[in-house]
Amino acid sequence: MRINDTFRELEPAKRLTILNAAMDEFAQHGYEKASTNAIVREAGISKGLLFYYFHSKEELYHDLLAHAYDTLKDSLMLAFDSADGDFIARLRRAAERKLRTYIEHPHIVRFLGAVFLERNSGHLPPAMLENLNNTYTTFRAQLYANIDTSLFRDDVPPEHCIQLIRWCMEGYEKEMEAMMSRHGMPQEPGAYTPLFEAYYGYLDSLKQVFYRK
Amino acid sequence: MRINDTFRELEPAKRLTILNAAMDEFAQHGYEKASTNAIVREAGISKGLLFYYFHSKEELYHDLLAHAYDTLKDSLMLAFDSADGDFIARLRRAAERKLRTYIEHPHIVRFLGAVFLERNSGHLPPAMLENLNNTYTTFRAQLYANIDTSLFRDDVPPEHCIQLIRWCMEGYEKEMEAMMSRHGMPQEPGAYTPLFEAYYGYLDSLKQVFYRK
Amino acid sequence: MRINDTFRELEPAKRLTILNAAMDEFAQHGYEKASTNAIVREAGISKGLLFYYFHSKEELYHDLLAHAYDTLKDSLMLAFDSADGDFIARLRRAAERKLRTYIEHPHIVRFLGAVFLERNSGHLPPAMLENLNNTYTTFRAQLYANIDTSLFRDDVPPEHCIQLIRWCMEGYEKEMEAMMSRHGMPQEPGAYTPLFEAYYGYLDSLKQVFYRK
Amino acid sequence: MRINDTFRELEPAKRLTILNAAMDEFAQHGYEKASTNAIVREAGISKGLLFYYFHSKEELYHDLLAHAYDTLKDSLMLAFDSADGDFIARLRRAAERKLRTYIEHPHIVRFLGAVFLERNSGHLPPAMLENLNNTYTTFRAQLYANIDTSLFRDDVPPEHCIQLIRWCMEGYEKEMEAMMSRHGMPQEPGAYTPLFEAYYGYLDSLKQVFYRK
DNA sequence: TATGAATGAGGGTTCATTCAT
DNA sequence: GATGAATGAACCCTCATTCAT
Repeated sequence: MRINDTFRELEPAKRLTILNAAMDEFAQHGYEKASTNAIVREAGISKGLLFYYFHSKEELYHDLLAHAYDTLKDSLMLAFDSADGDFIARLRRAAERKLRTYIEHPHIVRFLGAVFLERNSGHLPPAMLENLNNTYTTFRAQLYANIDTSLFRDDVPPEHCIQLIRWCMEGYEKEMEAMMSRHGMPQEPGAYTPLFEAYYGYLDSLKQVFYRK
Repeated sequence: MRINDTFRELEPAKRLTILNAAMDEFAQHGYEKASTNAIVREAGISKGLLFYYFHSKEELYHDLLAHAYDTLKDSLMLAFDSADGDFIARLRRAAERKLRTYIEHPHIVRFLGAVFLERNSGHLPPAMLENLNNTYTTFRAQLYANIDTSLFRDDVPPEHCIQLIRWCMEGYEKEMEAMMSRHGMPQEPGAYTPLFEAYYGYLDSLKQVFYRK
Repeated sequence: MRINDTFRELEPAKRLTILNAAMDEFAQHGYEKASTNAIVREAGISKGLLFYYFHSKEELYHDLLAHAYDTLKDSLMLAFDSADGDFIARLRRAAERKLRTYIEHPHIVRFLGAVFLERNSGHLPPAMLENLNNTYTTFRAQLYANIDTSLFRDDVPPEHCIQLIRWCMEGYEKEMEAMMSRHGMPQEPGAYTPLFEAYYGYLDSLKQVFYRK
Repeated sequence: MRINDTFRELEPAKRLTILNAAMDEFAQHGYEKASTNAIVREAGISKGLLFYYFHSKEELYHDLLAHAYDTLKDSLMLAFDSADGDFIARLRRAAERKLRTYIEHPHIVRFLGAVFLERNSGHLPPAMLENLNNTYTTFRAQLYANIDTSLFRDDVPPEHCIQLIRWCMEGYEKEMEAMMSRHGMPQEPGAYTPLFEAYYGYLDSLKQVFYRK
């Protein structure tokens, strides 16, 4: 069991209040600038209690990361469960799942993004950093395993096709994340439709140029 | 003369030691978390001297930005001097110059990147923020102006071509930056040859798939 | 409630230790030169705690002033409650009350004196400054209102009588304050008797020379 | 010779510039808050030179005091050279001389006033403090020596007459000083006439009430 | 003589962390 | 379990003082 036992026994609502308050603070200000005062204020608990559950700011950070992993484990496992050879189709499903995860667990996704951004600042224990990198690498590997390269046009090296397509997808994702962090995330599901349509448009174009006729 | 006179008269080696120490600290931790203690420790000067040169942390930050501009001015001016309609050729020149700038002034480039990331945190005076945004906008505009879309294949919207190509370029650049920050930057110029060759290979593929025959 | 709640809940002894340490420091050195280090050293608390109670040096100063007002409010209210036309009798009662206040609250009186001296240095919020000036003006006005000038001898302008008598009273008060700050204040009440007797002697002489027979 | 020899050899104009700049700074801000930076800026000399002449802020303070004594010695000696028994006449001459000194040496008088005010703050060496107190005591003593008490009315103790008159004089002086520090000192000599007339008016009243007919 | 760059202790303030209750 | 008062190191910054030139 990763997180402090007494903390895990808490009624889930309060537990989540604390976790989300902490994740938001870390996501917004980064590890160093994050204020434990702000966390307890937002979570509605006392300073002492926070340090009773998590013995230090650093441990809190680590426990949040563990919590994030635990929560997303299932979602992530499904991410590539039915990977088929069509690379672009696979990317399409991956992006959809990614977006869905963001909608379901916005605190966690934002926190993970912030953790990932400052993963080399020295606040993660080597094991966790390695784990983080491994997870990232594994997902990467899964994403690029067993691609049916026979779908690609033959006048361009298939590795180039894969790389270029991947960069396009990542570029699109980053753009969307940037947009969302600027305007906040739409609350009603319908608002996401045009985003997906634009996305599908790009996928079509990618197919057009990278796949053989 | 932007930076404190007495500071500018310093022997260049020491001046650069201080500037680089400060830029590294700001680049690594951001404005708020950057520690003047860490800077003076790294630069090997006393606390008082730093504030004798730069009267405040904020002024130091601004002077560093001015220094970055002054140093890169010439490089940047040349960046798009002979832009032609061939979008991919244009990107090629831009990336080459960008890489060269990074190789010549790594501290400055990293510092500028960090400044740009937190440009809306309120630590830049309005004039500087506007200048930064203008520079960025201008470069962006220049990069995407007067593109000869007749070179693109006609079964895909030209906006899609432009976007997708851009994402590919940015993806490649980020990958190279990441690699450099992981392994350190090669010191001997010859080490960059394979990087450029890989790069040119990607450009060829991009031409192959996005340009008409 | 003016002063920080958690501070007000303190056991009175400790609260007074802190307040007096702070008031002494401000009274001795003025606002700017007063050292919070000296205050915490004198009060026997940590630096952090002082700023936990009072969020800044300035707020501490303001809270001390509020504390001084609160404490002296009752004493001050009574100061001129039964003013009659006999100017010297009025001064007598005022000085008695003033001395009694000084004996009971020496730290506060000295602090207030110092605050008043540097009231235009910009460390008081406008409201407090105005309040201070108003209080002073009101007391002044009350002290010199409705004086029965028919009691004065008629060969000297009554304004002269008032001014000269006032200067005598102030001179005497200052002398006593100086003496007390030199020798410390007597602890046993009986020690004040000779002071009052000397004082009454002067009042008799003033009556003799300024009042008509 | 009290003040640093090399400093005394300076051309008088520059010497005075430095002395006055320093005295003004101390008079305005007190010992602690006085800034050596402000002094050298005002005096137009370098930081190093100030500490070449005066080895420390404290020694500067002491040397300024010595300079003040030296300069005022002659004026002060004359203050009571022809003291006669008429106490009020004597006070009249003393006040006139005091005002004249203020007009002739405003920097010095203001500096001495400030020194006297904070003479117990611990910045004066014991010898100087004692000297200061002695001087003050001596002047006091001279002022109250050989008073012809037969001039006073006989229904009031002569000590009372002396004290009360003294307080009146001091009250008037303080009032004038306060007024001058508020409005600045008039530059043209004629402006002082009304002040003296008011003063003489008060002296007349004092004679009226304290002297026998 | 004269300079001003360089120092480091001390200024007010914040904040993660501890501990008596 | 739960609190928040209490701590002290570190924050940015100032300033009297020194010293190589």
